[in-house]
Amino acid sequence: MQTEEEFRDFILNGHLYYIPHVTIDCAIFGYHAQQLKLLLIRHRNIDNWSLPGGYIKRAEKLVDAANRNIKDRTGVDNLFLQQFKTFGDPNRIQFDKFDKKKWLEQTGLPSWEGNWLINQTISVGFYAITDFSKTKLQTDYSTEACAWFDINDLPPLEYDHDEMVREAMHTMRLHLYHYPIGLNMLPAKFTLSEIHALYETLLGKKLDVSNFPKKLIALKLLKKLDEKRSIGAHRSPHLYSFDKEMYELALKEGLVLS
Amino acid sequence: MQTEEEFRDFILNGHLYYIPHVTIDCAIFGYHAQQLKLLLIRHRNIDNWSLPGGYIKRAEKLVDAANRNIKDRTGVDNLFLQQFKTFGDPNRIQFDKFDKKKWLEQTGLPSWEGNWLINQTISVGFYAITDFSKTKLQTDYSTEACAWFDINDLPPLEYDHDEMVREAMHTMRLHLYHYPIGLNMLPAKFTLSEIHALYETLLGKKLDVSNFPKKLIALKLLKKLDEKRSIGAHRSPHLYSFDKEMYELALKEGLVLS
DNA sequence: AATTTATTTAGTAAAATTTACTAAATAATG
DNA sequence: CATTATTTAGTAAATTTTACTAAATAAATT
Repeated sequence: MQTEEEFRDFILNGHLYYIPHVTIDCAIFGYHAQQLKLLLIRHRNIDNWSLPGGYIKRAEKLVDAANRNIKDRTGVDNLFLQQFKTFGDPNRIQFDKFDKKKWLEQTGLPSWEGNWLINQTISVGFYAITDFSKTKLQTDYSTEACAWFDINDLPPLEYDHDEMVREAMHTMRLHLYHYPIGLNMLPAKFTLSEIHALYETLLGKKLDVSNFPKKLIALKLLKKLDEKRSIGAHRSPHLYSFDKEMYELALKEGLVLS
Repeated sequence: MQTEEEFRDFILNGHLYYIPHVTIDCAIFGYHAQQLKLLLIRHRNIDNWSLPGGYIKRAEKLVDAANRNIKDRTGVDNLFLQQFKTFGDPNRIQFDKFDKKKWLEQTGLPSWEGNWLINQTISVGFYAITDFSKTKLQTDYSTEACAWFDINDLPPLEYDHDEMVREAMHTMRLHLYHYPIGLNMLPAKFTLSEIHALYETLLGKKLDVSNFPKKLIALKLLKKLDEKRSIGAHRSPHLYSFDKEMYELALKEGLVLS
């Protein structure tokens, strides 16, 4: 939605291309240099920040809708993407909090009763993880702002998105022990310290410097390369890469990390 | 929906009381005497069996819609109930497989295009566990049949319900290690053998006769009572009950069973 | 009343896993 | 060439899990 015209058309006729009553919302976690951030957007005419999300196109799969939204906002694709929970509390959207006057003015409608958007909406929550330094954030007509926020310094969010973030976080951290991650967050060749830092940051807790990498190696998820990285006045650490085959298998079958 | 009249009204005007495009479906697992069953229903005019489910009332919470459906079918309430996944594949319902002619006849509509039911629908999957011997199954006008099927002998299901059952099963079994269960499946006082058998049946695998109950006791989930049960020509086993406080806590905070 | 029988369950030993700790092997830097 | 911080192999200690043994039944049978 780049123009006001498109935006008006979406409000008036969106139900022709989108499924009403159902949205997806995405908690996009961004990692880089031991920092964990969350992507938030601010909509036109709404004060609070919220998670990016939107309606599902007719004949579109849920996961494709999530991917489309993520691509639109960040420019990146093919992230680790998982459904975590669906939210349907009738009070999750409080329409009476909106600036009705402005909305009616903008749309030229006499009343918003009957409009396809003004309705109880069920939202399917997805989370994704990416390297935030590789993203190029994009706003559009309806999205005034789009930015990365440190996970420990989030503003209060619109709708039920505070709860969504809590649940997304919880599921993401659980999944770290059951799925392989890192493919899009680390360079193709990385050191044990780098992947160790990634896990520590995503989990928000300390992991043993020596034992933790050994576990990843024991899972056969990492392949030791015949190269080292120079890191200044210290012993050069070996480089590792993911074992593609094992990684794919673990994505499908799951794994058990302790 | 007890009468044809109500059924017709649902088809013609259901969108006034229900949210279109979104349903819930329930995998209701029934346990009794070391048997695990699944509740299936057969709809009027549809050959295959499917999971019970239905639309969400306007202003109703998702979990309340699931509870309502379960109560309607089984007569029981307050089960262990969990969301497991939401399904939205555009092809999950194949309308061209339906008996269109019969449907049009029945509704008196000239065409089904435009009817609120003939639309891509997203379904939120819930699973529940109960004691099937305590249920009283109920059919209604639109549900021709309703029955318990042995989990190892399920018929092919309508829609994407085969996949739903797989996912429900998977999540249920995972949850057995992270939530307490048994409150509605066991008598208030039970023996270690009984709870052992419950877990074995739900998990579909053997658990050590001596070590497994010790784990539940170590979690402080079970309280040893000063009573025994007479089981014939054998040492009388002690009776246990759930420690209500710990059980509630574990429901909220989760637990770790190995 | 002693014996048989199947089950419960406490107890312990063995095995496996996880965690904690030590120290050797670096690779610039001054 | 000593210093310094980091990597990482190796091992010991602690903990947890699993396997196994056998005692304690409670009726039924002899």
